[in-house]
Amino acid sequence: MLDMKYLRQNFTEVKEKLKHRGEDLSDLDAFGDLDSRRRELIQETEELKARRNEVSKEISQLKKAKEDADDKIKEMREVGDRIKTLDSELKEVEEKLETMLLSIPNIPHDSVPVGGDEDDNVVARTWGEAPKFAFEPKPHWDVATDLGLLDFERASKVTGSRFVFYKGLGARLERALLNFMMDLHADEHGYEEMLTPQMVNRDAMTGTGQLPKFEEDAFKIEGWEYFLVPTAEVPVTNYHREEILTGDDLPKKFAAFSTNFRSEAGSAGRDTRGLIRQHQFNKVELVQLAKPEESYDVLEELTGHAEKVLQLLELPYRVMSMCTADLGFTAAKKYDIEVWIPSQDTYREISSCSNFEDFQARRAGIRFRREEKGKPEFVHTLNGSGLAIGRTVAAILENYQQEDGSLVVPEVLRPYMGGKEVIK
RNA sequence: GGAGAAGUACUCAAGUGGCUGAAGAGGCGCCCCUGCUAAGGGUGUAGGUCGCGUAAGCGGCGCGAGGGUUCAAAUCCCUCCUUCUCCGCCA
Repeated sequence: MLDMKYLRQNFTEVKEKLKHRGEDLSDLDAFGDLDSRRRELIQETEELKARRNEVSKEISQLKKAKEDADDKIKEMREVGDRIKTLDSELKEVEEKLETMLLSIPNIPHDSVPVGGDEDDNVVARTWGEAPKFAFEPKPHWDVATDLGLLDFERASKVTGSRFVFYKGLGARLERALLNFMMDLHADEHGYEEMLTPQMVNRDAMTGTGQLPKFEEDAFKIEGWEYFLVPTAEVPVTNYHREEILTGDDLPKKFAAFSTNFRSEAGSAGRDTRGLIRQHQFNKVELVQLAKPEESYDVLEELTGHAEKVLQLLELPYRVMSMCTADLGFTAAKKYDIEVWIPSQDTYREISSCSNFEDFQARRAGIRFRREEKGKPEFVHTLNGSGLAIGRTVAAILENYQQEDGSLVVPEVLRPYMGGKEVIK
């Protein structure tokens, strides 16, 4: 959510910057009128309320002195009615403003490349070299099914499409990755480990920006105002919702494993096979709450933490700086980390690291004080996958497959796999 | 699921319609006392948010949340949420 005052004072400039996102901004035009009407109404009701408070005191004096107060009471009855009318109009105007503000995307940071679509994303760096195969590399679902590690068919029997069973060493591999990633972030990178509720309420979803605009992407629990988490970002970021933190405690660094649920409403027909696009997948998420002046350094740091996972797994990747059109709704700046997928001869997203600046913090009311008596300021929130585990399994299956159909276990995972070096 | 109780400021807590933005205590700040520490005495301290204003400041809101009654609500009424206790059920 943007700051109303900032929007008021920099309306044209903001609108200009939002244009680069390529979103429909026609809603925005009503802002000026609603904003000034709101302030008119506030001034008028507050004047009346001040008057009412004053006269009420007089009435109380008169009553105590056993004098007649009927005239004043009658006058105040009218004032009260007027207040009620104005207040209800005010409420209406504020609801409209709120709805509008909640559906305006974040302003891109100046360092974000301006672009019209994903082709304008910029390669920030690449790491590692694509493995050379003396044979035609199989897609990961074939590698996995041939080795009995994954079972997509039975998952569609038991649930439906875009679900999967992990079996045997396949399940073990997923669990090994989870532990490897969490250990790395908790022990080496200084994150506090967290396990969160896997359902969240509407306020939490609104706080991080999944709602109100993207409700169709979420799974909602029938009969409840609860949603299955689409990412641990939601519970973790909202952990300090409506709180004022101490500046000295920042940055707060949390690493959370969760199972994520996404309807993939807009992705029908895309990545229908394999682990890339499932309704349910596991992910380790990194979240930081930082001071505004530090947040862009934190973004680099956090992205580095996600990259470290791939480096240790020796999986080739590249980091893309997302252009204005590909930032998503909430980010001011975003890096996607893309891992090499040999069978597709391309890089695929495995992590997304964003700085939201105060966009989420304003929605969720997460603030901090620099000094004990200081004025509360909004924190900056950041997060990034560290990493999406299902996609990491896919990348390992693809990059570590052998000509004989077996799978070499990445060295760092072997301690987590009971010493296993090869799966065959 | 059934039966009860409670939610007030950083914390504990008083408060059944106007004199309560809120007693009291703790905490915290300052001062005194004490060689230092502990203990003691004095005194001060109320957040947050919105509007107007260059500012000082003025005003509105605010006692779990949202409605309502009233000239006036922490206080009365309704709905909801959360916590606790007992019973039942249960991984």
